[in-house]
Amino acid sequence: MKLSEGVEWGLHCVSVLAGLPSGATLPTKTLAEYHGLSETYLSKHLQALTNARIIESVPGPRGGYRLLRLPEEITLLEIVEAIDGREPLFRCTEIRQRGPLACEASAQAYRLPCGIHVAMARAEKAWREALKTQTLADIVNQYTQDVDPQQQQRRNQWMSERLRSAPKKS
Amino acid sequence: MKLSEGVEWGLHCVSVLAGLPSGATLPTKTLAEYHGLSETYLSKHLQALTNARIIESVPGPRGGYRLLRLPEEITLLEIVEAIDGREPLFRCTEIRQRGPLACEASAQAYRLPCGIHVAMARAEKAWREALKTQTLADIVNQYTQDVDPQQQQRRNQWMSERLRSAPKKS
DNA sequence: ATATATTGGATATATTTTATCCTTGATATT
DNA sequence: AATATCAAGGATAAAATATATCCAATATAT
Ligand code: FES
Ligand code: FES
Repeated sequence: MKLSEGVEWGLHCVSVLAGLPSGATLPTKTLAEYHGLSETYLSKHLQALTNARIIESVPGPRGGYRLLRLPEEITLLEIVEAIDGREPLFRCTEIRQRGPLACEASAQAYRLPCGIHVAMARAEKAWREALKTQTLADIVNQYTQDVDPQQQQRRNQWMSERLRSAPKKS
Repeated sequence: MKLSEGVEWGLHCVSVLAGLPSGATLPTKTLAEYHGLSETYLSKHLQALTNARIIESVPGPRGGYRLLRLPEEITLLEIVEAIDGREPLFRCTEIRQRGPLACEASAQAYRLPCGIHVAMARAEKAWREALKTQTLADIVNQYTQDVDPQQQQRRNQWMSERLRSAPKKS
């Protein structure tokens, strides 16, 4: 019962991208180096975020990734689902239908959903709702507050040395 | 990102045990047969529920398992955590501390929790709360309603043929 | 042309989940 | 006392996922 480690990677990467000037991009290499991550594997997660239309890729020299939408319009749920998938946490395999008694003449009863399944789904909905009501903007606010001024300046310079500018796509 | 399949097994088993007369037990074999599950593997999950003090084991002939507490006093969260563990869904590996910039002189800043970590923990708390506020009694009510009368009677007879009585422990 | 990027498929490795087996100890029954 | 039935728990084994790398293909600024 756990989310893939890539979720933490993805959340941190989009947070960094959210702090960039409009239109600017960062390549995989920079994002991986900044967080101390495997470049090739991070690339997979960035692809997933691209397919989910959360970030956008700019190929070629001076290319990289940038946000496709405003941080206010990107929910944490989208990011989590892009990387970790959309399958439910709780997997109901309908074991109520598997016993020696179940099979016969009770198809009728099984049109009603299993009470256990319903209860677990209720909790899962609460989780998804909580992720849906927090946006990337909410996180970035806290994210940049944490750092002390000196550290933040060093970070900004490090970033600006690696920044790319690229024209907006169609 | 998914819970172990054993969670569904455990929830269904304790629901069955909750419907038994006071003091009565069912052996692993019967629980496995009723749900169409592997007996040896189900045994592992029942052990976990025993260690979590949700159910109780009675060794020896005519032994088996029974609830250790009233269904009203057993939350779904307890059952889920007994089988699937208590580790958080989201694993923060502190990647913010791993980059080339992070290591130096910023230990101060890292005493504050990471904003991403906090946001994910908030959603997780919503999930746990939703599981905590639903008890086994809530489920059993729905569980037994689903079955039509004829089916329910067949089920009751099947169970009563396999029921065990055993004295309460100290 | 060339160098820098992403894309996506193929593949390898590590870890976790699922499952079985077997020995030990407890306890009703005979 | 002997026997049969049951859970407990350790040691593996097998299967499924998660993690990670590599490479050929494509796009594009210079
Ligand atoms: S049958 Fe799947 S949760 Fe009840
Ligand atoms: S460092 Fe782990 S979530 Fe930010």
